Amino acid sequence: MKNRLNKELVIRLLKYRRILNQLKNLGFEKVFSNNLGDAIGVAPALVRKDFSLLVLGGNKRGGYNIDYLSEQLNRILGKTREQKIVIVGMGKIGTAIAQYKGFLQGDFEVAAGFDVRAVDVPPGLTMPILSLEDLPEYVAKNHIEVAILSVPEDQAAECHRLLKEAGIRGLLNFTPVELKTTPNCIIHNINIGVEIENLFFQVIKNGLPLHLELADGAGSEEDDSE
Amino acid sequence: MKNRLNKELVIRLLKYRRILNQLKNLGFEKVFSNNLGDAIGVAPALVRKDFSLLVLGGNKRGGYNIDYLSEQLNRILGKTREQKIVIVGMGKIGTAIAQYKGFLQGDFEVAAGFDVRAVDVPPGLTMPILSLEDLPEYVAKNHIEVAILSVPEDQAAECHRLLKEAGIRGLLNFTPVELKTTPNCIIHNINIGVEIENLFFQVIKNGLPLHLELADGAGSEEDDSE
DNA sequence: TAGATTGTTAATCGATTAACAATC
DNA sequence: TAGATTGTTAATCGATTAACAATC
Repeated sequence: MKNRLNKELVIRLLKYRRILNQLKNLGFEKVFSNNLGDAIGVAPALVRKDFSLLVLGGNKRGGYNIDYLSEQLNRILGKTREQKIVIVGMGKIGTAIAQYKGFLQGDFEVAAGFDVRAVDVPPGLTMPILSLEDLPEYVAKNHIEVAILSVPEDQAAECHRLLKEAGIRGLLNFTPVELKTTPNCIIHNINIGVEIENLFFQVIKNGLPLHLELADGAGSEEDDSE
Repeated sequence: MKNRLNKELVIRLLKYRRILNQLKNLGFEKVFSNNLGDAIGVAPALVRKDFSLLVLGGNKRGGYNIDYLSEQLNRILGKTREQKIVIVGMGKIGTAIAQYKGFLQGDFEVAAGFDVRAVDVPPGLTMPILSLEDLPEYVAKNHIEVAILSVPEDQAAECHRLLKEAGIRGLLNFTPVELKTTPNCIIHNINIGVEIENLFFQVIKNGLPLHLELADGAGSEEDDSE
């Protein structure tokens, strides 16, 4: 039982699905490996290989059927499941994410926000903001499995512990503290500071394109989404 | 002139630097490849290989000197440069990022925000919020090279075009539209929706740890920060 | 000396791409 | 048939890890 559906593949599948939905909305029926590869920035051969691995067939000259692919990807990726999350840390980033429109198309719902302090509920926010003390009970009662962590750096470790004890199985961590995945709790870290530092470095390294190359090893280079 | 300092390596170096600064603040003087590997989640051999590649030597029994490593990483990563960015799209996410505290430690400054609409400057925000029309002139005058894009999905393409025309060299894209790197403008996409979808999928796949494995190929698996 | 850690080579692992036969 | 695209194999590429000699 090898590692079918590895990390990179799953991300590609999620991106395929998004593109397919957009194409469907535009009234398209067929799509070629070519198109999908361009759209997500990989070689067409990889698109074909992905679908081949999942036993999703196309037509030798007609490409792939969008409706069929879309359905199958929903099956594989588990579209139907109700997906509720909580946000721990209702500061600027937390409330911004709580109001993120993209969640609607993704079938997510932010069930509640939590904070140590009493926080004014910002206008337009529909979910309750509760005290951190109530987290364990809320998570258990509402079967919450996934959380977003957006507290200040010095509270990250403590909240992490609290969330694991409450039985959270997946955590999207926006704090600068790099948390570690354990068998019971998968962590994905998004470190905005490092992202910006990295982008700056790549820009400097990339240098001025044709004329005026930088001194040392400043070749241009492909680089894509993370 | 091969690809020294590739994408993964640079990210590791940025993370090493952050850890080293923290250790320095705690009064440490030496660190072992062991420690750094644990801290950022890679094998100690890779830490040693990284430093070896950059000709940063340690002591066969005393590990690495933190001050020295830190200095050298600053040299390699270009710490000193003044780093100003602008944010395009001062909605919830844009303003949240504008107030992000982590920037201070990273030597960044958000020079200005831009928006199509007249936006009330939120309390506590020190930078000006200008009209998108003023972007090209502002970017040219202040030598801005890097921008953050946080507009609604339907404005992403247009703003992307505008930013490239204005001469922006690097763009951190928070919109759900996947933008493509060109020779003149490096794009890093952060798609929060996909991140959450991905986390949900990994959680379901990870299943219940020991008892009650899921049906098909639901093995547990290492997974780390993106 | 004994023990521990670096520095470096070789092996491994895995993902992507190139290429092409099959076929609609 | 000619042309285009899939499906699949083999080649490539690159990153990580294992292992161990060197050495402090």
